[in-house]
Amino acid sequence: MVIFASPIAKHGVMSKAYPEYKELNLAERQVEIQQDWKEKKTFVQSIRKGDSPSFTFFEGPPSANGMPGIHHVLSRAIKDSICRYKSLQGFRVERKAGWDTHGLPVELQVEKELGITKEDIGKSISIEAYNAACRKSVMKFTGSWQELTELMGYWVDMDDPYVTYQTKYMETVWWILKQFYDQGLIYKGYTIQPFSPAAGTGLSSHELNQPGTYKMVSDTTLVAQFLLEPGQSVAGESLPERTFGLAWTTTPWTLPSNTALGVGPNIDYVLVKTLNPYTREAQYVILAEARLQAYFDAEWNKAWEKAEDKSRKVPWEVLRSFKGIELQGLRYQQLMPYAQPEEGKAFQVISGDFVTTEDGTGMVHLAPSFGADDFKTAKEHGIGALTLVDRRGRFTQEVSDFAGEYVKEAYLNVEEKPEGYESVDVRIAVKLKQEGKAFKIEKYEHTYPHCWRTDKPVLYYPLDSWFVRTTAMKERLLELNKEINWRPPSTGTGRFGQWLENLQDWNLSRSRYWGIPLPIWRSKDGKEERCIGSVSELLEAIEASVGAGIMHKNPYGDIKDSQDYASIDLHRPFVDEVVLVSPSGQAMYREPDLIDVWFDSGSMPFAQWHYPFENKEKIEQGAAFPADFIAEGVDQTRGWFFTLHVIAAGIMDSVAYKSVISNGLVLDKHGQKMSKRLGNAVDPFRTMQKFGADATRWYMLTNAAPWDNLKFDEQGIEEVRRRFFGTLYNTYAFFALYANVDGWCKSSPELPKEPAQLDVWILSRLEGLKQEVTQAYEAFDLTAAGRLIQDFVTESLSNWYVRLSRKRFWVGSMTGDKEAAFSTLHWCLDTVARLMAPLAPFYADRLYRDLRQGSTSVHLSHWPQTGLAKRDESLEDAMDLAQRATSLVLSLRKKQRIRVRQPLRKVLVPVMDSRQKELLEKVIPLFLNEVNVRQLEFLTDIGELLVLKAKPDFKKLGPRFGADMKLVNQRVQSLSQSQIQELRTKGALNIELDEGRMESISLEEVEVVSEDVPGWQVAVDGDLTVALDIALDEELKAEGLARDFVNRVQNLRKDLGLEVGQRICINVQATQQVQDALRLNKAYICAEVLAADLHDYASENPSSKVYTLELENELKANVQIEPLL
RNA sequence: AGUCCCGUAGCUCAGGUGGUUAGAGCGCUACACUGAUAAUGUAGAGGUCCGCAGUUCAAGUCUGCGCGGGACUACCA
Repeated sequence: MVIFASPIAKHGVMSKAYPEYKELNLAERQVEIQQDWKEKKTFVQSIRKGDSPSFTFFEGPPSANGMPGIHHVLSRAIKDSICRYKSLQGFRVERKAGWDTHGLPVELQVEKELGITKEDIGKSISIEAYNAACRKSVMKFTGSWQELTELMGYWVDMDDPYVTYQTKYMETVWWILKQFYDQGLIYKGYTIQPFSPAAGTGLSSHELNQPGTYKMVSDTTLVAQFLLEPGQSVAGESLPERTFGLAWTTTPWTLPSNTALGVGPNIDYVLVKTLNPYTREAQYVILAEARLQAYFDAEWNKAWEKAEDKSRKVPWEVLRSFKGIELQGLRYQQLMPYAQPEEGKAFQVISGDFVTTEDGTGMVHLAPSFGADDFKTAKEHGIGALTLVDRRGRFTQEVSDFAGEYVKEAYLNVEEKPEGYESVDVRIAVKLKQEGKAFKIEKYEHTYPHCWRTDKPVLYYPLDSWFVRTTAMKERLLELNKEINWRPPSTGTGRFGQWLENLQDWNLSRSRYWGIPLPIWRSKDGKEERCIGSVSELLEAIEASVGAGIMHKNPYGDIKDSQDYASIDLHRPFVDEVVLVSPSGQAMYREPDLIDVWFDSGSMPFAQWHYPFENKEKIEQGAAFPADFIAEGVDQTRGWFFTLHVIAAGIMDSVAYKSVISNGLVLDKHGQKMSKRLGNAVDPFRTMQKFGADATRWYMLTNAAPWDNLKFDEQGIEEVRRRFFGTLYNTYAFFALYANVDGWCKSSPELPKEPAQLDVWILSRLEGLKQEVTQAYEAFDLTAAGRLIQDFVTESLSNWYVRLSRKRFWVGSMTGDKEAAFSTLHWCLDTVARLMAPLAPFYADRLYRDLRQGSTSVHLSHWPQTGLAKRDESLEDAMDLAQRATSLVLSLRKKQRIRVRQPLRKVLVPVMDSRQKELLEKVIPLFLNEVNVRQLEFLTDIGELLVLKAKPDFKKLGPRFGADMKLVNQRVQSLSQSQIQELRTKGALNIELDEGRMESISLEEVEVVSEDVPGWQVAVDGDLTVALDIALDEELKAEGLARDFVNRVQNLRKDLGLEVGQRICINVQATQQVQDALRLNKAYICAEVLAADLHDYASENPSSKVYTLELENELKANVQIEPLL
């Protein structure tokens, strides 16, 4: 491994103070730095000790059973950069890594590896062996994660991470749960969950979102007629006898469990006089007005004469209409009276916002046991539920006609189906039709979720679950959310805020195996209950139980010491074997569910420190809680961001984090989501090995704001490498080259003692940069910080400062000016290295150390102080003007095809205001030098030399003239030269808007610019105009020629391999014209090419080679070059 | 379906509190430079600022309604 590319021999044996490299190789430089960090434990050293204020950071635990992707690099680059910045600022920033180790993905992975399904657990494989396999599997990719962490330069403490399956971690989770429990925020309740009767298990939404679970099916649907109780009235007017509510369902099997009808409060409903299409009996129905045309033919409106018609069409007539809300509370007769709900009201019309008129009748049949919306709405209205289907998907005994039958045809095997089998949906439809309670029966195709394992349809089914009563905390959660600094803010107020507004209780239950068991024990009758909050509490309870004879022995054996964490496993199946004793002496069994893994990760602020069993003061005195900053992908909004928030609010009545960045996705370069399936996933390892972590990080952070989606394109990284790192490297290489040649050497940067104007300028710009970059970091805006640094380096430092200062670095002796140039450049590079260190930790460190000759790491340094150099904004403005003027002159030269080496006589700048002139005067030499023009003349006496143009200042005139502004604009634009002159001399001018309408315009309200200088080459940029004299006389031509000559000799010197400082003597043979030109400029030429003399005669030395130099305009010169000793 | 983000040059992105010439880099074309050189610079071409309507003297910018892309959450009676 090359540590330093061998220094290029330039100056014999002189030692190189500043390392030089053959080329910029970020990946190689990174390896050296990496190695050094490792050896010197730089990360550990960088964590400040003692009295340093702490900046608390939480690492969101990645799941270690999957490979890291490029998107992890983005969120980790954000985290790392902020933490490094704060560290440089003097904060103590601890970063404890963590692993999320529980949950379904791990289980699935293990099942795949072992070739088993959930049904095998407890049969062909014990829970113990299964969980052991999970424990082993989950850390499968930790090696890759460590590698990625190192490779990308993410500083996080992986030696002492928190791991969610460790006993100490689990103990804190139990403790937290108990805190909620003691506050009365944990309860057991019913909820409607996706359930697979075929597999006998509840499904998570995660499982339901597997590909291919939603399939097209054809179901028998029907519009049922619900007979309203007679004698009721709506809006004070009574309803007729035999009035029915119409409700559509795609699941007729839920009709026996119907307990309510839903209407939309703001939907318009109508009372329709009509017939039953099957029985032809006269009746009244209620449905949404918007759905009329779906059930009634316009041609049959009031067609009572066709009442006896045999067709299914029916005459109809709208009698009256009302809002849904007016229907609320109407009672109806139970449609299929097999059973009555045990508690709550039933058979009423209630209103709910979820009701639409997109399909159906605008009136919804509600079976609270079989639909989440139904359940929620029913609960809000105190409506009871009927669950007339068992867990295997069969009707219960109460449903006499269909008792024991599967509600979905798909649950029957082929051999179970009798000949001519009709599904219960069909038979229910027929039954209702015969009873005159069906309005329309038809087949309907729609998508329906299926169990991903059995391929059978899923039911929504009420299941027992344990909940956190987050709804009770809602107000406080909303209040606390206002304290959080969200980046971007819209995620906090929008996605997160609205999520909180619509908060549901948090369902903690998971019927699985690999996770933290719910620490709640209950007696068989459910009347006695105990929540365990620590290992010692558990051991005591076990002892009591053994003492009471409930258990024969302690399943954990002889362990008495609650500190013996290595021997105690709180996972299943061990805790399942624990049976406790209740105060009344009953046996209590553990509730079999596991805790949602989101609760694990949300507990990490406390569990990572084993609070409150250890580190009590650390948490309570604010050194480790709440976090000052966290960052994760926006997909964590309702995940980790939420669970942290709830748990912190519940435990500490505090926010969990003060600032949070939620970053967007990393898409492929076409904007497609990356996936292994499409093969467009970017390999972070390969990418960073190729381009280095710095360029990759820089690209990801500066290309788009972190919360925008990033279209990841390798070409973008390459561009960053070339454009930013390449330029920065070149700038350093330039500095190092000349500093080494000159033996200029300072181990720490110093401000120049005799700064030239250019030095003052760049130092002023640097001062501004420091302020702006610091502000950006403080606002967690890494994108702005990076872009600011990049612009400074490429534009101000390299393209202007270095380019214009080059000559200063290669003048012969060490003058005060040269000294200043070195100091300034050294100073700037050093500051840049520190400013960029958080974002590009490797190269910044390389640069910093190279500048300071073996100094310690930049990450152990301190943030650049502001105020060290003076800010000179008028000089910055002047330079800006010089750059614009330069651009204009170059543009003119281009048009006239006059090369820059050809000197020109004069440039005119008409100045309309004195400030512009003052500014430009500061930078005249620099400007003239840059454009190779001899003289600058200001045109202040406008006279007849200039064509002027007046433009209105809209900001000033707009408010004054309002609607007349257009007219004013026209008038001002078309002012004559003399009018403009009058305006300039008198300071005001009367203009005529319309006939007779005169208005006075003052000079401050318009902008006067020179548009043209007749007879000159003119270019204009806003308020700046330059006019160029392109006439060439003999003297100018001669100088142009001399410059060509210098240029060619310089090339020759280089071709001949002469040392930069080698002095020479030149013999020239050329035409008279050339000879004259050279003689005229002899001093200049000699100085430029380090020639002692220039012999214009062919005093040829036969031994010396003759070179022919091609000058402009086909002129030539033959020269001999003699090195001098 | 709800919520949020995004839509500006061929590509990737900038464009405080509305103000009349809409910018940068890459790419493209031409040129220059050749002692920063497997670099660099300059100039040029390139835009219905997604659409429509509104507010305003004035809209890329503010409001509303759409369209397109993306994400999250929920659901489909």
